[in-house]
Amino acid sequence: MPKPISRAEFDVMEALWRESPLAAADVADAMPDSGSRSVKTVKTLLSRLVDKGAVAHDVDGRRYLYSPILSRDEYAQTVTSQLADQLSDGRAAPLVAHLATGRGLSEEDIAELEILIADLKRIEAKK
Amino acid sequence: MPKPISRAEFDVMEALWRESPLAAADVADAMPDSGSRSVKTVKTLLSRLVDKGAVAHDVDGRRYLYSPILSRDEYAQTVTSQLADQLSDGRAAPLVAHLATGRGLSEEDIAELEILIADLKRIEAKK
DNA sequence: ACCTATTGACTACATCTGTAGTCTATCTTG
DNA sequence: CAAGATAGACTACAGATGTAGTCAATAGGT
Repeated sequence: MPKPISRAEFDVMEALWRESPLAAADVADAMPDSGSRSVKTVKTLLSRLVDKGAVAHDVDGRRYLYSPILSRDEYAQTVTSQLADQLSDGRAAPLVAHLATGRGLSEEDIAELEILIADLKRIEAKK
Repeated sequence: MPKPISRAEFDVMEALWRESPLAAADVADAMPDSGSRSVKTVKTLLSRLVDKGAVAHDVDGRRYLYSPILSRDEYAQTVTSQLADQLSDGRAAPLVAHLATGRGLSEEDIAELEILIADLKRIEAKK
């Protein structure tokens, strides 16, 4: 939560969220568009993530095995909240409206939202 | 759309979205937490926004009057789409779910969403 | 007319980011 | 055991960002 995670660092996190613990070289292989970044680069990103407290490493012989500390959900919640605060005073509906206006929502999107809202209402009622 | 707009630049855009055209000094005054940044800084940000094509300036005597080219809606649509792509493969419902799980939605949020979804369904049906 | 405040243009500079290179120790394979 | 691959630590460096200073021209007040 504290230190922000950059775009390239996010790609590293994605690999670790999918599978962990992983050694640096394996993270590099598991990354989106693997091969575009050198293992050196991935190692730098991993170090920075450790500094930021988003990733931990265990020693395994002479190498490290990395695991996420920050979960994907925590991350997603943080950045989504930030965006809602920035764009719409924290409200949720305008975000959805922007998606709808921008590139449109699929039928499936709408169906998913409908179910979600129904669930939220049920929880709200129960409170 | 092309060049990304940074956080400090966004604050400048907010001022211009609220009212424009404005001279640099007036933008500085109209900014959130005005006084924390010097007019110098605001001018630098304005220049960068002009370079990025997000803002235009008209000459007014020996100074410039700035106006947004990028609208708040366009901006909001772009960044919201990007976040949806990054976090949930472009789907809308997970974004809302992250807000709900993260810090919760108010009754009002839920009501707004319900109305929005109803509208979207109506439009969808009409298509 | 003169001093001062203000303007845009340009420069400065620390931090963050993306990407990768160097250095030294160690593991592996022949 | 020797040669090369590989690991982490540290260094490099360009571009973006946040913040502001310098400079030369000029508008405005007295």
